[in-house]
Amino acid sequence: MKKQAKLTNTEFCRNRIIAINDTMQVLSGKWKFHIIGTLLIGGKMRFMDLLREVEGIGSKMLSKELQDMEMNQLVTRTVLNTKPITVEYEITSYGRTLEPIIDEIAQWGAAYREALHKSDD
Amino acid sequence: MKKQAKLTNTEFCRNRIIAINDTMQVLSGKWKFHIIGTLLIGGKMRFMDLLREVEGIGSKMLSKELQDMEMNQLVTRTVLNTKPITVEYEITSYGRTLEPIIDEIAQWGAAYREALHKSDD
DNA sequence: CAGGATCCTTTACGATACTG
DNA sequence: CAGTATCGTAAAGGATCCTG
Repeated sequence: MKKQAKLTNTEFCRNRIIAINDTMQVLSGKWKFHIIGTLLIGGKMRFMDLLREVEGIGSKMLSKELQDMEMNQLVTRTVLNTKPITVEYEITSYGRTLEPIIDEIAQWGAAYREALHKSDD
Repeated sequence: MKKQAKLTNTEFCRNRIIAINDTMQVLSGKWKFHIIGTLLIGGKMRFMDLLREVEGIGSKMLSKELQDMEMNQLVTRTVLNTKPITVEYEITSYGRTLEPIIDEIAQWGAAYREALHKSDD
């Protein structure tokens, strides 16, 4: 590392933007937060389970999002040797590092959304 | 409130999804995290400042996102009485409640992205 | 400077069907 | 069950020009 002594406000801001960008790239799309939030609680889940739990998602998007997340090593995909094929998805320990983010988002939604409702139009 | 004694796993999960949904609706779009992250640090900022700081955004998107956020009372928009008109955007105290989320996201990006880089392809 | 209007291209998303 | 293929819509995003 270099001097790192003092960062200008602009530099700090720039780094933050880059960091936010990195995270949002991994979590891009409309459903990753929901899927991870569900997997964090549900443990091993089959495709159909996720389809049911993640309200509103379709199979195409779910499939695509899961592939993205597998590529980024956030989840594992395990094919079971059952009669009609079964696949289990599970969050990795790396994916679990996203838990604080998901928790904050879930908490905010629970706490602050209704506050706006009252003061709003 | 009702009994609230015990929530089944499914109910808890369902509520979480709803909470995440609420938050993500307020933060919908590709740029809100970046803009809020920037405003949290930058204080009062003009349109042009944001356009420069939020790497990659165009004026059309910035304008649209700021309008959304003003509607949701996350930021205030103040027109100053200057020669060529000047507008300042500033995050509200309500918007500031999103700070923990943004912080977590920025931290994650800074800390965990490089970890993947090393182990990845 | 701050943004709206217009036009155009690309990507994201969703619904429906179909397959091993 | 776990997806893929196909199609159509909507939103994202860029470029350029325009106005108070």
